[in-house]
Amino acid sequence: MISSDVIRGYNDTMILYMLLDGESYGYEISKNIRRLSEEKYIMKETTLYSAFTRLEKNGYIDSFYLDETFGKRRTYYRITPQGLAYYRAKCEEWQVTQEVINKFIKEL
Amino acid sequence: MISSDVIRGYNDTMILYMLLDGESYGYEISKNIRRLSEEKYIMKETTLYSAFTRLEKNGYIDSFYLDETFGKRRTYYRITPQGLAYYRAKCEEWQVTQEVINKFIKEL
DNA sequence: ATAATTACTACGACAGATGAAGTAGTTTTT
DNA sequence: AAAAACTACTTCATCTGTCGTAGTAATTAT
Repeated sequence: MISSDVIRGYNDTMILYMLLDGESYGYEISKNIRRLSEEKYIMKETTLYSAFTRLEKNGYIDSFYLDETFGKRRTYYRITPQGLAYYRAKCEEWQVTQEVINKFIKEL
Repeated sequence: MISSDVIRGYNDTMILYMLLDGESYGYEISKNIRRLSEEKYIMKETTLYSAFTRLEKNGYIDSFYLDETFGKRRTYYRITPQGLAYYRAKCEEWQVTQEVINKFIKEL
């Protein structure tokens, strides 16, 4: 299990990745992150939902409802063009980050 | 230049790395981080000195003075065995972190 | 004399992550 | 039929780490 401080700068990026090929909603995204990371990272509910608020405020995602006649109402999210641009920028930044941090890592 | 939120979980690790082959002090460590990262990461003074406090509180570093007859008095730091153990653990964690985050990175 | 560099400290603000708890509906187990 | 588990989300209060601003103090360069 990875400490959250490490991931901190990339929670938003992970969520955006999950929206790249179509709309989704909180619970599903949560499950998918868990599955894709092979249980190595589990995003806390409060972290996830506060990220949605932030991402929407920044214009990186849109939220909407679908009329479903079953279960509790879900809030769906969709990535915006600005969100995609932000995602791309974060991917590039990640390459640099890796290079930098790796200079401070020594196998002992 | 890398945003600090990304590095957040590794500032302490970077500082410990800088102490692996001997004692050093704030200003020198700061310069060395800057140089080693090829100016891609510059740790803020406040971040650096608050990290020292935290690391010492956790027993990962020791602080002491050397009697120098010139300049403003420096606080020197030295890594402890616990600090070394922590550093190693963070290095291993970093490998996992990289693997995980890379699953969410797509070159578009 | 003044500016720049070295070396550190204090303080307050802020963002993001978290724990705890709650709401509300559906499905599965006993 | 009752209880438990799962789906789906929300509110609130707290904590940690980073950062801006500012100040102290000494040395070296212009």
